[in-house]
Amino acid sequence: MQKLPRSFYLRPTLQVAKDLLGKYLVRAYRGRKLICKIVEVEAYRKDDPASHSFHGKTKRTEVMFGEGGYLYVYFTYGMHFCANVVTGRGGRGEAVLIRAVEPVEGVKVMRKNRGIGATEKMGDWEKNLTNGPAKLCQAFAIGREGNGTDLLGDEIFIVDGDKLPTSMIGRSSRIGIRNGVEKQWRFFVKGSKWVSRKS
DNA sequence: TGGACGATCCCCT
DNA sequence: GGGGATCGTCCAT
Repeated sequence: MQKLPRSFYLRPTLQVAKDLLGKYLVRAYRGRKLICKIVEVEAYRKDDPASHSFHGKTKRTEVMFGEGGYLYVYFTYGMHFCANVVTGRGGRGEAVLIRAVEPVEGVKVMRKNRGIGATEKMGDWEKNLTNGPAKLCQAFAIGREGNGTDLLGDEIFIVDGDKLPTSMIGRSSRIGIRNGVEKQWRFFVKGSKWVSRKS
């Protein structure tokens, strides 16, 4: 499968968001490859009160204001990291938050990274692995040092996958924000058990 | 220099 | 379904 080219990320943010569904996020980790299919995303745009870039460029949001195709990782709630794909030609401060993914390869390692032990109650541990933005960062061992990673490099990248029919793509308000809730900029794969919540 | 707040998660009820 | 954990970032003193 082909690594997505820079041009993929330079397109309009909402388009990139929708097209990321069904693509594969790959992480080179200690000589292995961790692979997950993207099943839920949110778009954050310029002039969007919910976006970190809304109040202008700061040290924290510097990567967001760069060229598309780089990873913007931020720290929140004193304990969690979330990963975004920067979009556009640069200077706009737009990105797509990866909210949930479906494990494909490296489940054992991801499980270890998430701290889900062998004796853990089995119930829904598989779903619990990556059904949220901070969970997938933990499973992929993506932290502060992942901020600014070039997605055309070999550490973290995205490869082509299924082209999903429109009928399989759900749309809703974004989760966990106060301003901009009226915008329907969350996209997800209908029926996937890894989608972070019903809506 | 301090305080309010957050694109979340987990555990408890 | 609700609240506590926990700390970096940003803006106001």
